[in-house]
Amino acid sequence: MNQQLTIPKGTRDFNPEQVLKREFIFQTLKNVFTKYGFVPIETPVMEMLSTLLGKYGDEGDKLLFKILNSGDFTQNISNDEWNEKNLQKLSMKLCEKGLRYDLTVPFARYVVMHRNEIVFPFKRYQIQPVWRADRPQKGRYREFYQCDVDIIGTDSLNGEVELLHIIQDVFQSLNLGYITFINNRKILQGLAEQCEIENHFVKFTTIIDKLDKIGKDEVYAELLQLPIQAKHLENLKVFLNQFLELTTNDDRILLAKSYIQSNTGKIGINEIETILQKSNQIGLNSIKFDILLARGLNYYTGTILEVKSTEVEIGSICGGGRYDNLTGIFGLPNVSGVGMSFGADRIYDIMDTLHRFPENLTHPIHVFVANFIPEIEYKVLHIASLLRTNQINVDFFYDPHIKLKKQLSIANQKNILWVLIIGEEEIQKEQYLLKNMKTGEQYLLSLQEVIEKIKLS
RNA sequence: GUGGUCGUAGCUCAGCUGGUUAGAGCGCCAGAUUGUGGCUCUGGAGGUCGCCGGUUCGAGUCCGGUCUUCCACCCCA
Repeated sequence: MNQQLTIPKGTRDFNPEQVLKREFIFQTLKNVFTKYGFVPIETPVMEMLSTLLGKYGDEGDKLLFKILNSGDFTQNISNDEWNEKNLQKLSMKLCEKGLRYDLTVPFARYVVMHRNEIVFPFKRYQIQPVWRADRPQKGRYREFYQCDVDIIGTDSLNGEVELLHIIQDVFQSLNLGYITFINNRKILQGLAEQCEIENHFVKFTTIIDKLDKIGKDEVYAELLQLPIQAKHLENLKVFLNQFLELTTNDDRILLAKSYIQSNTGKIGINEIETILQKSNQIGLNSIKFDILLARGLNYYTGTILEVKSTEVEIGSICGGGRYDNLTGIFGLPNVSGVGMSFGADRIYDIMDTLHRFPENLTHPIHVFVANFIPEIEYKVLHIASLLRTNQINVDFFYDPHIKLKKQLSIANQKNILWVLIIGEEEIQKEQYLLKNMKTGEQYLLSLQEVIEKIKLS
């Protein structure tokens, strides 16, 4: 019968109901982004490997999907190179393009290429799929959408505040509980300096970042892997323990101020303080200063933030931060930006498990027009078309030889609320039978009344 | 990338220690008189037991490989 059909690992098909739900999320995001003055761009699904490689660390490079060159590319490869079997090296010869891994790096490339036509500060949003050759698991796919908002070309902290505002707007619009964790890479830098391990900063941040997952004792244990002096570790422990016991942002800032001595660290704390003050003034809430938030991506240099659901355990649903030099790698230095990315697929999973999608979303067809008498088919079709000109979504049944019984059953399966039944008598009287499939009630109405009734429901 | 895990009708699953024509519920299709669905009743269709190979007289059931699913690590949305 069927041959073995399958789709690649970590990818998914979406049925009509799922697409409608996903589009609801995308539309909500777009509406909010637009409200805050952001404009959309799109970039190709593939980029040159040279723009992608080296931007996500060694781990990230491995997760890139590479695209085989077209043409007879084997000509350029010597027998020695084949025999060497150095996959890494060989793939660079065979592939010059790759699927994008995120939207931030393509955006940086876009900014550099279009710098002369862009008006800075540039506020863009971008909603497109990205691909990672990761091992799939729950909330983790090889193809998924990112919904990015970035402000580039200003180092004003108002950028951060606006992003926090957007987060609140989005999750309130979606009716989801959330909490935003905020920190600053400069504070982490300060901590590292104070412990004299600034040369192991990346390792330090990844360990710190695991706190909510493995607990503080494990974190302290892992910190021993670093060449950290005992007295520094002891001090750090005391500080972190105190910090975690405090619940308000104000107290946490006060404590951080008293502990962190390095200049960079102090700048970071001041930034956080300013952002939180401003956020407070405009009534933003659910923001928590969390000194252990680190985030993996190396290009962040200032503020970092991460949003989690308070209702479903699924990892972060939005994350971002400030990068002072993202375009520097492409030859345009000193352009500061701040941005974040919403994980639409995870938001979908949360909303689906909590049944938070609007009820009528998945039933976009308003009325099913039955068609069961061949002789008057053209008249029924005409009525269907009149309904459509009145902004009513109409499903018209194609085959007049199929029994009404069957047609009603189809309307029922399609979950359509209204069925319009039109026979010879109805045509003659210009009164049509409108049936409510939920209640079973039927009304004999004029066309105008039919339109009103459907629109009211 | 490392270590586990799952895979039987459209869906959710059952199938004891290998043994005759592989089952259930739901769904689907057709009827219960010709212009009325959802409930009920009756009947029916549908599976190369993920794929490839091996052990065996004989495998859905054991072994190996492979693909897929889910999970932990890594990393991340």
